[in-house]
Amino acid sequence: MSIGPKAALLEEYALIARALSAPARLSLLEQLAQAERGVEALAAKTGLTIANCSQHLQQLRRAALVTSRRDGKSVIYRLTDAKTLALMDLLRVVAERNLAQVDRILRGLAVGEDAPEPVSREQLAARLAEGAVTVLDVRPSDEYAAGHIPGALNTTLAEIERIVPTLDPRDDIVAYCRGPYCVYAHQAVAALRKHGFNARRLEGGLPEWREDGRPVLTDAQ
Amino acid sequence: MSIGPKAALLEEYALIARALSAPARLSLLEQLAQAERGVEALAAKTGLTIANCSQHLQQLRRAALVTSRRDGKSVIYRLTDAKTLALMDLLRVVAERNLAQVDRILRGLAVGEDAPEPVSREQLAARLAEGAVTVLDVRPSDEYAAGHIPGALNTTLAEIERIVPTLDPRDDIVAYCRGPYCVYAHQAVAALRKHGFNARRLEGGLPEWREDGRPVLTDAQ
DNA sequence: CTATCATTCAAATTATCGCTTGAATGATTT
DNA sequence: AAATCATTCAAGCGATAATTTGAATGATAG
Repeated sequence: MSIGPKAALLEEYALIARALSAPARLSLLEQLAQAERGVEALAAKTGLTIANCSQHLQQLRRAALVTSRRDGKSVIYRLTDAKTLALMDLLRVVAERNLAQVDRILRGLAVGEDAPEPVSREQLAARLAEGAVTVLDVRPSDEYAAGHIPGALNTTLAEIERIVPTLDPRDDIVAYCRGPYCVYAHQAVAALRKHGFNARRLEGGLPEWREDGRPVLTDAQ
Repeated sequence: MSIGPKAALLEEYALIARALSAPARLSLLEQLAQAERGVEALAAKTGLTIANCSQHLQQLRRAALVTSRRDGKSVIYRLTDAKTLALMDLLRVVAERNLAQVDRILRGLAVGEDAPEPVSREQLAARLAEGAVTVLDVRPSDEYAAGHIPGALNTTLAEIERIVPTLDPRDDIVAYCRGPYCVYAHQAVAALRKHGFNARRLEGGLPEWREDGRPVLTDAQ
């Protein structure tokens, strides 16, 4: 028994939504927004087993959210296009606006009330041109190496206490991480503000900065 | 056992996506984009049983995509905000860009190659001001009654042959329906062009027109 | 206060999803 | 050509979702 064209279209749209409906896959997409990667690296980053990771990636591929190519023995996955990022961001916006539970989680990170407004990417670019700002990249070093804002210092949450003494308390600090899904920058800002620094968070993360066409520095391998 | 805040956030985002991952719920959301409605009316429109419809609506409410209020004996559901529409539209955009299957379905509707570019809402507003266009609302009459573009004629696909003789072949015709998910306007344009009319489709549908802040006429009950 | 009616809940069934384990694939490398 | 290795497939398990049926809820109307 066949279904009408209308129902067939709805099935296809639902397929895209279904691909985004598992936390593991959202996590994979966030990783792929940083840089293209092989299955094993993605599995390690997300804490999935290799077989499970492979299956999730194939669901994402069925929904055409990612594509893959072979490179030697490895299969490298990447986001199909930036629309996927837009879709994920809209999910987050709706969740933050409407779900009380999300508010509670963000508040639990000491990210709520007293946190200042994030710095827009345009503002940061302008202040970088003046050299009037310290930029912190709060991501693992391999992601930093795969691409970062020129001039940014790489640190992790665990090591942030170590970097504190090297910072000038009069400096303005802007922290960024993987993007809107990532809470590293939130937490880094909270930690720095406890030390009395004037720290703020960048709106979005590296993928959004790159998507704007702004400069990204990649370390040679 | 508790999970980290990051995983908790991803769960919430996934909840929104899951709510959009069933064709039945997308259909309900499309209906709610036309006008707020009670459970029974929604069930009739979508072909779901009442109990099933109620359960789907509650999933949508859990994801905060819809809200409800009581009106006498009935519970009236409506979209929480326009972000829900944006989310659905982005799903469609990604599907049309990336899924070959969607292309095939749209082509099967004779909607593909030879169809002209849709008319933007801004263009239609300008031409309406000149009175130089005939507007067709290709939705069921109750949806037309709940709100339509001023001056639009209401017809259905089934009755379109009947309206053809009343149209001036020199007129430009613009057809619209429920919005980007709906194929009525596509089909109406295809039918009218077979009759030699200069027919085009409006970009988006009534919900998008309303969202633009353009005038909408509601029939008194 | 009781009857009515739209909606929601509860139970049961069938189907699908997420994850694990272990084997199969298929391109590269020796 | 055989061996190697990353990835994918296949089967199985427990958990969750979709749908139906029938009963419970809860606000209104008499």
